[in-house]
Amino acid sequence: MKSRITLKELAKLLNVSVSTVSKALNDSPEISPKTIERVKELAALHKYRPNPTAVNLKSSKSGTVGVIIPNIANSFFAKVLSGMEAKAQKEGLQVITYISNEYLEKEQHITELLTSGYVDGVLIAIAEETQRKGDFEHIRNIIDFDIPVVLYDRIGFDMPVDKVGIDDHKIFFEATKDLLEKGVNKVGIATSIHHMGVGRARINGYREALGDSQTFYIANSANMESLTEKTLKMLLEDKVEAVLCSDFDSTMLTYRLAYENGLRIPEDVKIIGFIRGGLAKYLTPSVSYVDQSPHKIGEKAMEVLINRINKKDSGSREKHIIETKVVHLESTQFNKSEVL
Amino acid sequence: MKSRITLKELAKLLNVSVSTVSKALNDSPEISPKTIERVKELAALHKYRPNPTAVNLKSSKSGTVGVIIPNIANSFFAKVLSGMEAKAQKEGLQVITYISNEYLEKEQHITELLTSGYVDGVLIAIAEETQRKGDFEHIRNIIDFDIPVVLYDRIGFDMPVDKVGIDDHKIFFEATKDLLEKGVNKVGIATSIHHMGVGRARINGYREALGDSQTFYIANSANMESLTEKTLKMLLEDKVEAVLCSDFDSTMLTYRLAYENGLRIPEDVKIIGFIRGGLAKYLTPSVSYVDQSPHKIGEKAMEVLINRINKKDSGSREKHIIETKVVHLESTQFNKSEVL
DNA sequence: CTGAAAGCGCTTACAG
DNA sequence: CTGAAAGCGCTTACAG
Repeated sequence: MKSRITLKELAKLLNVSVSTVSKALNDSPEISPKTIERVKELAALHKYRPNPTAVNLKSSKSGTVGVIIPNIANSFFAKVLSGMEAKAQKEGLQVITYISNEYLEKEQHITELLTSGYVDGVLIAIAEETQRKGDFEHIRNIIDFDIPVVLYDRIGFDMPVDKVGIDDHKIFFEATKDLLEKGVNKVGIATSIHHMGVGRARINGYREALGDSQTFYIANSANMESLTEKTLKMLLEDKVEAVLCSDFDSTMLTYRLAYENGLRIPEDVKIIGFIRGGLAKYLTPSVSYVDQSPHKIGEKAMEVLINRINKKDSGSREKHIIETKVVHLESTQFNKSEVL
Repeated sequence: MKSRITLKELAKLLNVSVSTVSKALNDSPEISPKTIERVKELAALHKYRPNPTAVNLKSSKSGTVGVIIPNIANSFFAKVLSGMEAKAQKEGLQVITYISNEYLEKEQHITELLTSGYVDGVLIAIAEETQRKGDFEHIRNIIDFDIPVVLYDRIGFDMPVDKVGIDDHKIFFEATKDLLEKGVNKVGIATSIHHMGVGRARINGYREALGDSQTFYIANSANMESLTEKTLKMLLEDKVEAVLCSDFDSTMLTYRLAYENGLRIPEDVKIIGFIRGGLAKYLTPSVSYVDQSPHKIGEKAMEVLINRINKKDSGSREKHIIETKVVHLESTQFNKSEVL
């Protein structure tokens, strides 16, 4: 690498001390305007850039934050990341991205790195396997190191950290209530994430909305074959009139199975899914979806983390809930089926 | 932050010098086995971790690479990133993610940071606006700084750097040829990225396959309304029998417009698109797509970058083409329409 | 086998 | 207003 010019070299060229150069570049009032000008001119000429590593070492900061992403192929997380990055860029922070692929072991490896001091703070959405096995030791370890941690999206865990996410329970509670009020009697759920915190919360919202008097229809499996089987049963035997889908796969699978079996959407079955609007509108028919504002979740999570980094004092941990709403498209249209 | 224990503190506790501790931890043959054991024991007890910033300062390395992503919501880039991250993690490198959102100004800002020495190397897919305006000064600047650069995916630029991507021309050339051979006469293209390098290459592949004797049907616009209009004309007036779509939006738009206008896929019109397999298979009908192996592109790009970082010598720049293939699903099925 | 010293590139009290 | 010195936390020739 073409070695960058250093303060020392600049100082030699100017026949002043390193301290003077440093102060001049930082507009110290200790230095005469003339000198400041001379120094800056030469610095600009040589395209001087302070070495961030050296600055970080002095200040005991890394100027970076770490983000653990369970699954970047999920566009939700991709957009969350973009929100985080946007906020970080405004604050002059670098974002180091780590992908756990939903694996505990990978997550542990990542937290190992994190505690080595690469970052000033960490944003985490806990991996699926970690949740399933209930092994949070490595997460607590990071907290014990007094590295500020913010949990985002997957926030249903009892840990002394800030949290930013959505109200998963409320979304499906209200979506179910809404369908019932509109006269839909048999509402079902398709989910491949029932064993995860957010999945459970969504299912519980549905359950609570139905109450004890009603029958629950729940197709749940992380295995696609098994989920297919259960969803088919729900659609064809139970003949549910609407399906709430808790994630991308269950949404698309339900949509596809209806098609394969000649069920018309929304006439025969209505669908509300968890997919992004940019996809939902193109589907045939378009699919109603929960708008989670992932970008906003990312921005907020980063904001909360930055605040925590800057003022270590402020005691109590906060939980921030980002508002969501169901966007109704063709798959929940009623005029077509009012006469059911 | 609970201050981590340092070499100095460890040395004091052990009544040895800092040098000895450092060497012991690094298994130097200079140090006696006994001492090594003592040192490591205490280090483990106190969970000592070397401060990466200090190590980096000594070694004049940052241990990080930067990735500029034009649009993370595009699952292609999300998967490329996952490939890069996987490779980097194996090599013990951190990945700093920067998102340009296809904007020149943001990209310039990012390259500004990059030349400040945050990273040992950079992976870039050049933003749409940058391509449109043809302003590559900031990219060249980064190269001038002797920071290793690898261009990924968007590689049709004349720069002295390594490149990793796919053969955009060939894909559409062969896809078109294939359709012609199967008896499809009117093949059209829908594209919202015709002004970008990869878009142009794909279109040219199509053109070349058709040759001068045939009529070109090209619906091209970055504006969705205008693209809708042009695609509709192509579908309804020109009555093309197949559409090659060069990107996510044109694929989904064509698919949706066929549906809205009662055109059956594949009987009335066939579609080959650029979307990911995880989505394509769920569509109704499923949509044939170009499998770009984004994960592999990411891995390869990172590998090439790492090689370049490690041996600055090796002269000539390389261009790596990742193999692609068209995955045929329902939208190009022929048995249904053989009798056309 | 162990340790003192120099140095990576900066910043910042402190002295002059 | 300028500069010498110490120090951030390491590593590594060099001396002993």
